[in-house]
Amino acid sequence: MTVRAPAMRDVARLAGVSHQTVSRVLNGHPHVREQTRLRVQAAITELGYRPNRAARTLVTGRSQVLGVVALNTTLYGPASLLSAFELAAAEAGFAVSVGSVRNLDRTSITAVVERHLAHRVAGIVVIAPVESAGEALECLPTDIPLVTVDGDPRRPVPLVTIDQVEGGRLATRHLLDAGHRTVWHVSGPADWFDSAGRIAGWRETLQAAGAEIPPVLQADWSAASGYRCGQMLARTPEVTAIFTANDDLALGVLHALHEHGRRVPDEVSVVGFDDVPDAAYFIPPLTTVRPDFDTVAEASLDLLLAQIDAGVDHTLRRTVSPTLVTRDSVAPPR
Amino acid sequence: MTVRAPAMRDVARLAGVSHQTVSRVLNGHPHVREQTRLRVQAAITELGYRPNRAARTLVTGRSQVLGVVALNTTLYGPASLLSAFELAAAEAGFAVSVGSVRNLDRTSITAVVERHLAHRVAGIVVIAPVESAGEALECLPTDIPLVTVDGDPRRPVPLVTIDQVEGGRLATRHLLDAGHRTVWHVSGPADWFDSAGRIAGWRETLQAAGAEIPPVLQADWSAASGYRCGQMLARTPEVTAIFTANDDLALGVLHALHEHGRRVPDEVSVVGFDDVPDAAYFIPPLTTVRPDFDTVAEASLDLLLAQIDAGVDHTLRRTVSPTLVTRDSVAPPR
DNA sequence: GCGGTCATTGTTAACGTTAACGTAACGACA
DNA sequence: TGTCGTTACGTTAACGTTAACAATGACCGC
Repeated sequence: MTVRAPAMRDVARLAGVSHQTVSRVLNGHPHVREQTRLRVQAAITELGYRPNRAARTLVTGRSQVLGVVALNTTLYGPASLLSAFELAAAEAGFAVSVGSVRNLDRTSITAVVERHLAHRVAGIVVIAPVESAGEALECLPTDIPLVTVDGDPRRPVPLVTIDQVEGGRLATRHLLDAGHRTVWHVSGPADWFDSAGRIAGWRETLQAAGAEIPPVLQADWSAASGYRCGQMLARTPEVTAIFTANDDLALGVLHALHEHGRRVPDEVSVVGFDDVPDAAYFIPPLTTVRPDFDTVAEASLDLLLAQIDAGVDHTLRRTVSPTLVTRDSVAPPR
Repeated sequence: MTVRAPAMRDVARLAGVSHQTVSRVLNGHPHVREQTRLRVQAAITELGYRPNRAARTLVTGRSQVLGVVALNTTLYGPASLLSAFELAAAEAGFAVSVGSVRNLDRTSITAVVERHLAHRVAGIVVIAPVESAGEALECLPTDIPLVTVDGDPRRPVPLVTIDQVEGGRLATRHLLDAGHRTVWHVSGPADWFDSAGRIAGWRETLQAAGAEIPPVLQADWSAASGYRCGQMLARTPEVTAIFTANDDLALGVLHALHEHGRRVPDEVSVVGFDDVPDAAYFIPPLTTVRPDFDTVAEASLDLLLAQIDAGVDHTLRRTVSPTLVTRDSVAPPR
């Protein structure tokens, strides 16, 4: 019924050349006469020819596809990263195949990686900033280009990361500089490296300032859990400054504070993390730490392409510093 | 240096069978002795063999990959959809290749589709609910399974859509039922079908109730634009009920209202759309319309697989009804 | 004019899989 | 006993591309 899609040989026949010449034109090889090139290109457009990437992949052993392993791409961070990465990859001529994982157990991560490998992806990006992702990476063939984003800093794997520790410092110092005696912290899930880094930066800064270090309030990334922590904090009178591990948590905290009649920033100051697009319209507008996802995505692609061109290299690292965005949720204590 | 990855023939040699038998085992064909199957499977695990999908794609002419064309996957809706779709596809044995587009002009949409076609994807999902996406689809080969999500209802293309009109009705009727004389609407971008549908449902419901129909306030999807519209609305005393086309807009409106000292829901009621995870922690918690993205994703996959199995069919349609989630942002007018 | 480089093209053989067909062994049944 | 179907394999030929090598002719220096 439907006709076979035109192949190289059809183009070749129409242009009156060999299929190899068509291949050369397609791949931009030198040593093709301008006139021939034009004839071939004309034939290509006339037939509506589209090269078959599968055949190319088969013979070269490498596809022009990059695999992404991502955990819960509904969160703002991963979603932004994924989107930015996809755009950058497309510009470099690569397609992106995503493998989402709903939870972070090792088997599901391994399964996704296996799927990518079966497709002979040229490289893999792992956006799964949890311990178990690192473990899954251990039992992988070592000859495939791979980059982890926000992965385990202790593992010998190429890594691009936003400087979580610096982010924690930025937020905490800002609150301290505003005059607060200490800063409370609502943290993300314990098994995320992001959480650990932000806690480290927070604690370190408090320590350096000789401030008392309150217990960490452990949450997940959701506004709901932020709200629960916020209720406790709202009932504790000595709390005047809170740093939350992301903006959703901050929203929950803000909500709890509002419910308890503790005004922000007059009575309590809050700093978040992520600079979600909505953050400027929280009540009050949220001071927050802004990671540069575009830069992280570009860096990941760079490290990946470097390995694709020059061979796997486990020593590659890149750290992207976040910046502080000051808005209205921070003020001196009364 | 690095050894060639094991191929079927290596497995065959080790198991003492022909490569075709290995293929049969892999594809679960009948007529393979149990004993042979086990020998082959043992050889597969011993060698760490992974079938080469590219070769399979080449010979069968269809890859086990589904292409997605998505517009701005940073928005909650598209991101949720993408994630849900990816999970469903994986379960059905398909990989998903995403092609993000930053803006909605026709050439960039076409480019992404072309890329998918070059990879011989088995089917394409277009999540680009704008006019220009539909246009781009027109000049495509008609023999490839394709599904549009929230696409143009007037176009003869398989379509899965959340019932935007019904959503608009739900929100508007809820506000009317609370006793408001009429409902103002802050709309999404004009070229999105989502916007059009929600406007239609809103207008229709007002009309049916004999309520006055205020002018539409046109925004984009951002809280920032919601804020700008909110400022106008806050200054207009007769405004007591607002339906915004998504939750981010609602947040901006809420913010503006708060700034102008107009209390929600005491003076003004607000209903959003999307039920973003944060919506329950807005101030006040937002009453909103919740589309079921999981169901939309599953339906899209269904329609796609149906076409892959049984041939392209332009008449397939599926509509998913949203539900109203009532929280605290709606009250009777004073 | 002769060997040698270089630009331009063609020929052939892979790559790893599935589809189509071939074949041997074994029963069932006339 | 011969025929036929069924089970369980094996053989061969694609699929569409690139890589390696070959071939042709032009041009250049001497």
